[in-house]
Amino acid sequence: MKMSRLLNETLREAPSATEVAGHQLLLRAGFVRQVAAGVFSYLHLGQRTLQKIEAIMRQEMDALGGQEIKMPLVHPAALWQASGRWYEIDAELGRLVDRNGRSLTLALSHEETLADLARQEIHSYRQLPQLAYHIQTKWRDDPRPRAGLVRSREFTMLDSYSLDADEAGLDGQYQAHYDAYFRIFARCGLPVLAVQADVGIMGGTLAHEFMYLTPIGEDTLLLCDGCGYRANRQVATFHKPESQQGTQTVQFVAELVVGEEKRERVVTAVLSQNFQINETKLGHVLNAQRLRPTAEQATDLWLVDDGLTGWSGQVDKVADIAAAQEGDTCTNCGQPLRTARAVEVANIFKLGTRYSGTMGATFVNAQDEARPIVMGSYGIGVTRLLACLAEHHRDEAGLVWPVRVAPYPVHLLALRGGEETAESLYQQLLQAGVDVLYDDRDERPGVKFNDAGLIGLPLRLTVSQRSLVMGGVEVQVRAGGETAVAPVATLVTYVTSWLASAR
RNA sequence: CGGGGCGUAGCUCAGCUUGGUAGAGCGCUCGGUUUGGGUCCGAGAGGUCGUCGGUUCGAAUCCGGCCGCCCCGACCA
Repeated sequence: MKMSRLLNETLREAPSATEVAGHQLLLRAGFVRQVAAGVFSYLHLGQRTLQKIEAIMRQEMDALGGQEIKMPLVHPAALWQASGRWYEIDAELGRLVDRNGRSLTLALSHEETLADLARQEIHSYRQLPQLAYHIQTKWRDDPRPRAGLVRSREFTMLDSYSLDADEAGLDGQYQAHYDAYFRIFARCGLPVLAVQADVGIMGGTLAHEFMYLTPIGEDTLLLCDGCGYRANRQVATFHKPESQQGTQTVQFVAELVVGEEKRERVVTAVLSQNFQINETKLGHVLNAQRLRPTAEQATDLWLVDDGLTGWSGQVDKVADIAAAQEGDTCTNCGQPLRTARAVEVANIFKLGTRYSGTMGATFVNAQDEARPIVMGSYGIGVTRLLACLAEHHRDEAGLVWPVRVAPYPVHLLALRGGEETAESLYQQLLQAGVDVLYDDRDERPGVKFNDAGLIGLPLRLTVSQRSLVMGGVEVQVRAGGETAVAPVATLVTYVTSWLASAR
């Protein structure tokens, strides 16, 4: 690709309404442009990077025996009414009405659509297990998009769905995804941790999240260096000391959804003064869709933390409703827990029969009995992964792409006196199957060098009068910066062998 | 949805306090210059000052509504 033909230009300064470094670089280097809050266009370089990431994902999902499909962005509301999520999820679900007055939703995820497919196609245990995946657009009308692609409203996700006859089958597919996701992140060049997680709006019985540790993250993790315990704060447990000083009460209105009806109950939570309330845990105990703080209303339910001693007031229910904090004691090994901030780049859920049960996706087993299909769902935020890669792989000059996900592996710069040689090398590299970004623009050297640093392709080739006098082409590795001069005659071999060893 | 901030040329911003002919740098066009780290000189194009309304002889500037964007919180892949 010739840079003179690229639609976008690089930006000398970051747009003012941006704060996160990785996002600023994606904008400045011309990978993405913002269209609306949480909505982005992917320009050529961004799209190329996404394609590299997606190719790795397809390889790993195919290796699991997955079959690629594609489900729609627009769904009939009836599917979401059947699962109950039409009622459970509030404004985050995009709803629209077609010209005939039929209610539709925008895909927030695809459990319903896949369960609907399963109930049409799967009849017998002989057809199981199954694994289907797709890479598709999601719309979640997030109340607060932020940090560019880290938290957007429209985003791309790799999501896969497993169908099994029993729990043992689900366990196997869940574990297979757990392992495959680590391989995907390793190949993309993003370090991640897997932690125990809340099932959130997906429902089900067990979930893990894959976390990239970074201060720009919005999730808080609790980590134990003693035994390796790792959990999202939403579900993290900790050892509560025997003697606790004082009690506090916190009052909430819990919104419950029963079928199509919404109900509210006023709940007073009671816990030690030293603890913080964990609203995720509280919500689960109450089976509430939402909690909102309130004050001084007649309490319907008294909920007491299981670590509290010496509470003499009313008790309707006892449960763990306290949030683990930095320095709390690990339940497993007694060591102190530490906290870290992270971005959730993927999650995997054991759905069980959450969707197959409500939507009637059943099969007949060998005993001729109808059984709900046992499901799992698994997702990686592709565009969020792009954001995390930009955040992780950068320096003062710009982005520093790993070879495997770089939009192009090679950046060829033609400077004065090197134009003809550069043009020839460009053609030779293309013929050798090397994708090249070729800076053929009529710009000064400084502009080209700065843009090359900003875009951050792995290998920079500079051809100029000076380099030719020195013996050929200057080759610089973006990560690390070491330079060499390669003869023009053997440059293509030099580049292909470097790339082969770097992959 | 609560709190805060912002909206002036493609980008970054000044001008608003104290109302009176709309500015700078970068970018863009043309000419020259320079050519290995975002050259330099000259000429030029480009803006209904987010939008609607109000106050006023007169509004980018004061007042109000609305829209949009960002940050914090609630929330979230």
